[in-house]
Amino acid sequence: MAELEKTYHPEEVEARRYQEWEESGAFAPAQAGGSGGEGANGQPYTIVIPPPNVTGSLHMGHALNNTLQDILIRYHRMKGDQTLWQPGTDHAGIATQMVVERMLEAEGVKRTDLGRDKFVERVWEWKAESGGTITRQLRRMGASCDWSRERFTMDEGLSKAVVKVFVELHKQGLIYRDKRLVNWDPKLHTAISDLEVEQRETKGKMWFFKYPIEGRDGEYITVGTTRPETMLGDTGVAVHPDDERYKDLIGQYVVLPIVGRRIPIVADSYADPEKGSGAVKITPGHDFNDFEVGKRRGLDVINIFDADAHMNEEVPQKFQGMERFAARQAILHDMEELGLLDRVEDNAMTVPHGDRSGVVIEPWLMDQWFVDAKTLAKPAIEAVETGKTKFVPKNWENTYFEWMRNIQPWCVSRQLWWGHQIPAWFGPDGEVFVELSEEEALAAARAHYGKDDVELTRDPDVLDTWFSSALWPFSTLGWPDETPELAAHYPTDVLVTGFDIIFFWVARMMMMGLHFMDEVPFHTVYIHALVRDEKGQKMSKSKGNVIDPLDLINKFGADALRFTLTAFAAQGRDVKMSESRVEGYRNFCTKIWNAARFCDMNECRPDPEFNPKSVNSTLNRWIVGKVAEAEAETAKALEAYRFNDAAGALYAFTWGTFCDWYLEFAKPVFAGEDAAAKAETRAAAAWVLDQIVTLLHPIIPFITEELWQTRADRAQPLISSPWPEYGADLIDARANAEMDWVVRLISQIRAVRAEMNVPPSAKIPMLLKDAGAGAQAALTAHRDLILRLARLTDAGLLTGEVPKGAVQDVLDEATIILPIADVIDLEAEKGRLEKEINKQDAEITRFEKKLGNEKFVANAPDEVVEGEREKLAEAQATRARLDEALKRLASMG
RNA sequence: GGGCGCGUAGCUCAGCGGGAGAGCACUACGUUGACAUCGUAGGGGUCGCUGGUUCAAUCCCAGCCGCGCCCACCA
Repeated sequence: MAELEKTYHPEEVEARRYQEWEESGAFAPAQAGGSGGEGANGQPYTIVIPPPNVTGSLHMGHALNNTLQDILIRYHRMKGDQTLWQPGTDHAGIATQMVVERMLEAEGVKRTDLGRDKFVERVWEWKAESGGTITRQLRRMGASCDWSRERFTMDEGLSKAVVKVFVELHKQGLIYRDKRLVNWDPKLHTAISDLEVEQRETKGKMWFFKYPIEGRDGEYITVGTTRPETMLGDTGVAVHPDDERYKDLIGQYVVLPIVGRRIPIVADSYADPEKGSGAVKITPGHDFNDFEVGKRRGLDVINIFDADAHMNEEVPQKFQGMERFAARQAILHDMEELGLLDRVEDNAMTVPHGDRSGVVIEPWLMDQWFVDAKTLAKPAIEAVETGKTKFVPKNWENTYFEWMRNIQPWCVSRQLWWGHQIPAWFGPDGEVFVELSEEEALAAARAHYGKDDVELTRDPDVLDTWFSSALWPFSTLGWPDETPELAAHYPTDVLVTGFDIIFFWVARMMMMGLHFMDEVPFHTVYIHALVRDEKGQKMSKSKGNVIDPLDLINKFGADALRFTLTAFAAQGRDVKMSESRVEGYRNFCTKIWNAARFCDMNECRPDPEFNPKSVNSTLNRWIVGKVAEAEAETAKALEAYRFNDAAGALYAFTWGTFCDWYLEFAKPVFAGEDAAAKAETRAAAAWVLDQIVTLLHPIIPFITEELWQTRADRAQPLISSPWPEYGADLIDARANAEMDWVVRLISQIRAVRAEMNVPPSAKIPMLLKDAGAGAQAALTAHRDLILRLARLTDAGLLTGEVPKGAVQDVLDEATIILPIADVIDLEAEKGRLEKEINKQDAEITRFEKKLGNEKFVANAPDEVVEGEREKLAEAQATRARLDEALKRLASMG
């Protein structure tokens, strides 16, 4: 137990407290030997972290995501659950490979110079070097993950899970090799999945080509295209079967200009008579739609590109080796010279780009591995339909359903070096053996070929990063081994993530979890907003609008950042980050710190024997009840994932109720003579502060732990202390009413003083006219603090006439009289009262109008009507008293 | 083309059927022994527009106007 320093130093406290927590085992669930609260007997509560890129660094999205998870984790740990926050990182195939390639480039080395083994070695080195960055930064955020269980998607264990899943799905026919058009990234030289393709809005052109019809001199069919270079791969022209214009051409041939190939005109309803010329060139090798048409109509598939999207040997000599856009220009030039370019139109369109490389994606026909997502999606859709997994907010379920119901085969092979190499081996004749290991593949091959002497070559491709991420909720818990952790913590409880990865990750975890574990991976998916800059722009390095969470932590402390993100976490919106908000919540932390110092100075020592139920004074009964209200509101908000409501409730209670009123009320008690009241109020104040610190701990763990431990010797650190439950009987309606009256009295006197320009330094007397029994009792009981807070010399009941030159105001049935004849400006006071009367009149008119409406009285619920009547009566009474006050003023003249 | 969401105080956002809220900013006052990273008081809103439902609409419904985002095969 030590004295609190005058100012709070987050950087020092945060580092020290985090280390203590981690070293004491407070993050591990109690059954695993940790000291996570009283969790040994509690029910499991589990969250798996969305694994950040192992070589990445913390950005604002991580900060929000992990703050929310940590709040849930700390709250449940305090509730006594056996709480596990499973941390780890992702190998992030393409992203990481690109980073290392760029580093090599700087050394003038190409990946291919190094060779696969050496390159992968370099990536592991890079991982060793920078791999701790993000987890160190998560620690600075205060994330209470069980780091002893940290996993990496390319760990031995997780890799084992990946291989097993691949092999099993293959044996079940749910993974297969297929020759289809895939999204080819000509820069990264790999196939990518549909999700990794970004459609970008671009202003392009539509060129109309005239294709000469064979045997009909001077006759042409005109086709429109946005990609002239693909004409070299055309193998047909399609028209709609009902299109009268082209009916007689169906079955005829055109001679493809430049190339000279003879290609058929076919009827296919894909051709839309409304679009372009109504006739469409078909390039089955380089367009997804055309591929389908080609399949239906038996057209050839010609591939005209190489891996770099340069023209290959399938095209006329002069174009070979040309880059695709150069080829476009060359073809346009030639077509124009041939007089076959009919016209050009401007055309707005969307063009597919690789989300990593940023280059235009080329549909390319090749062998790849696919997951039968359609089959796996069925139970995953059902699980959300039946509510086994719920999205919060619920509207994201629509997004999930929409995508899952239209899901396409998932291309999972990548032509990269960094990742899980596909466990498939090819025999000399191309026969494929998918097994858990090379030995098993060899055994299978020997059996297949009926001989021992078999050469196998392993598929060089690796798996999509999201393949291993999809297994995260069970692979991290030890699957395929039957570990105690897997038994206790799967299914996990809630997945916390941004909506941008519902498809990439959430949907795939649902599919894999249900398929391999027969249970949903989590019962709740909490989708939070995306963090943007203060103008609402997506933060990006190229825009230069990135706010680095670590800068904010350094400047204001991790707690301030956490509170800001929590207060901003309203559901389903963008979070716009701005430094001034963080500053505001840093001030909140300072406020708590100073409140604690005030308590210490006044010898408010935490007393383990203190029982909030047994306090006597109205003041203390009131604040103790307010604590119970704040707890109820906070818990309710957290259970409903309304993080901002929890933050708001605690902020309002701490600052608005405890600091602004209770501590101010306590001051005269501390300064007074009543030893018993003093002792009780000291103990109560200390207790309330303890509760504040406890309730705030999930949101701002550092400062609260520091205050908890510094202010008293504690049996347990706050992180491992129980979440309080008070019971509703702590709330005392009479104490509430009484203190509420006192607050209103003081507020009104203050307002009138300010308005009448009574200087704060001037102490004045106050008299109550017509005060009822309750008001009289409250006035007597709380005279000291009323005098102090309203800056009065005296507060009593009016006997006899209202003194001349008094400022008057109405509080319930009573009239507040402030006799300040020497200070008062009669005209100003008259104006003030008239203004108040007008206000009351407006109210009265509204209520009268409402109550005069028969339909309202007949249809509205009784309590609403009754409420309106009461309000009317109140307003009328107040108005009458103000009226009297005005008359008195006039008579004083 | 389909879907989701947003337009509330100068700014950033809560609220979402019964008397318009918070933080920041702004104005005035303040050396009240916890706190100026503060205190007290105050100004500021036709709750995008138009209709409808309802006794009652910022809140529900429809249309419109602006603005985001996601999905989609438009030559």
